[in-house]
Amino acid sequence: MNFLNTVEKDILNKFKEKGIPLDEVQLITSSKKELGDYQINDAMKLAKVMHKSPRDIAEDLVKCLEETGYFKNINIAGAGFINLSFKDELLTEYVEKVIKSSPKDVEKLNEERIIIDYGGANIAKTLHVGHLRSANIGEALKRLAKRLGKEVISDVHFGDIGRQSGMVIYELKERYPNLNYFSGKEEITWDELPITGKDLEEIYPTASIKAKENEEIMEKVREITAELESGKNKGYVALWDKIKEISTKDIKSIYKELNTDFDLWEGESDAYPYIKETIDIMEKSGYLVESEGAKIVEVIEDTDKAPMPPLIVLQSNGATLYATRELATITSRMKRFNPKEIWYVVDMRQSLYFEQVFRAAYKTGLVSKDTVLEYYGFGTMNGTDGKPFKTRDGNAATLKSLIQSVKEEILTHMNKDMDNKEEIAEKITIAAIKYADFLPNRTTDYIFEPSKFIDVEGKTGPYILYNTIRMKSILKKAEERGIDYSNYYNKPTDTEKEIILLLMEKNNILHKAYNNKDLSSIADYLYNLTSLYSRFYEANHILTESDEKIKESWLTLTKLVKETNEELLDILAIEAPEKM
RNA sequence: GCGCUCGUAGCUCAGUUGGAUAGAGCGUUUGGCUACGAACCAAAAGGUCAGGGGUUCGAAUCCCUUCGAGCGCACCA
Repeated sequence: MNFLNTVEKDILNKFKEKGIPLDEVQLITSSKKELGDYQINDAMKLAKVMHKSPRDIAEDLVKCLEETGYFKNINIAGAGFINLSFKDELLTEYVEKVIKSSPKDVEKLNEERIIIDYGGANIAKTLHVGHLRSANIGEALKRLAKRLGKEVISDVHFGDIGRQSGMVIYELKERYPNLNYFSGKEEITWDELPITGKDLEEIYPTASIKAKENEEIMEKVREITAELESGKNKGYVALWDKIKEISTKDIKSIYKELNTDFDLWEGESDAYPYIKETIDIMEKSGYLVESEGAKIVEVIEDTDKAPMPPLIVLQSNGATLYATRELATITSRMKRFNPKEIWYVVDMRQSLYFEQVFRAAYKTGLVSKDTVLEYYGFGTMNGTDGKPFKTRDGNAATLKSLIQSVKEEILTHMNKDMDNKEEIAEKITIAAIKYADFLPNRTTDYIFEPSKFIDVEGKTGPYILYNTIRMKSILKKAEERGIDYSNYYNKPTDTEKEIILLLMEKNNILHKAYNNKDLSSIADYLYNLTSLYSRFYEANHILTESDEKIKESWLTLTKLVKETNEELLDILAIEAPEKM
């Protein structure tokens, strides 16, 4: 069990022994450090229930706290705030114990299986900056959940079929009508495509604009989409497979750069074999009904205060939609993996849609009530005008160009004649981008400014890496000089104490991040720990310290901070190079 | 129109779920490289928490209201 949790449990037991009506005790890090390391604010809350003055209650609580034996300097202040600090020897013991243990002081959850759906790359387009958050948050949530003991399956859930396919095919047909994909016949061999991944960045937006402006074109796109989906037109099917191949290769390489990996590289089209079965189940439930030719599920509930439109499951022409494939994907996942939970890490703008899908899935019995379908939306990346970010030509900036421009900036900070310069620059680049993306809360719409990503000073990825590397460097030098450092003897100084207290908080931070599905607290914690250590580093010259026991203790503490940093960076899918 | 998410320092964002004197980074000003990596450290200035009302021992946080922003609302994804 985690150290702080153990202490809190002991306190609670002591309280219960003395008949104090509390269900939970939380050691809150003090807002007034001069009064103590922690505060307990329950006396004020208890005043009403116990019909006593907060100060009197606080005095009762203090007696209990003294009996636990953990604390020193327990005092009451103000309206009934209790301030307290751990005994020094406890902090020393904590370092001794944690440095030798693995895993390092983390409270585990149950091992239930979770499927996380993130990424959401669209085959018709290259990845743009809007895909960054899904990849970053999803990947980190996956790693966090695993760290806390969950079994996790990740799925990229490609947008690999649908109207965008029709649009791309339409546009290619316009540009290259002589390709044999458009012959209407079933060929033995298909032409090589005259396009690359780069062309896809432009083809879809072009077609999309045309179709929106011209209803005739849109109608053609619908036809193409229907023929592709039904498999009736072999040329379209072959062409789309070819495009998928080109695009997937491109997308995978970018995910790889972002240290983002999936257990399942499946797409919406992989749900096709499950569509019939899904519709059957829904029809049997009696909730799939006809309306204006389409098949819909009414998902409104009595408790709804706002209008809730029905979910359209099949179009009036019989074609499937996004929702159809979503529901079929649920069927597929339940049948193949039977997860306890499915998480969707998708843009906030889809919240209503997912609410509809989930309700329909529960209502028609595609999933049982005790299966958790959860939507974790994230904020939009806006431009400085407050609207979703667009480049000067009106398109979304590609992820590739973002990575490239940040990398160029990073290179200007590096020594010219460095080994593996490119490789190291890439790691720093990814750290800079990811860290900047994690810093705001998951649901915050944040302003996308290239300057935010190219900063290397202050609260940034490069800062965390730089300091982690300094720690590594010291430890390496110590080893080269044959210094052993596995113990911690010190009665901690103020800064050391602060570092140890912060290390104790790690478990809380991980669980908070997990509960909120929000990595910003981890990013924030990483900075706090790193900058605290940096202050310590500047104030103490570790390697030339003459007292051998102090030197060893400092090295041990350095190692513990370094390992904590690496552990958390790994959860955020950020890699630290050996040098920079 | 209805709903969702918001409005915190010049800028970009936090704020431990209702706690004590609201924080960080950048920017600005000032100081520190002859010791382990200065992509670092130390310090200062900077706030009517959009406005107003309410709930209570206590509100940036909860409720009401006004103003403002972004997003979403049946055959797109």
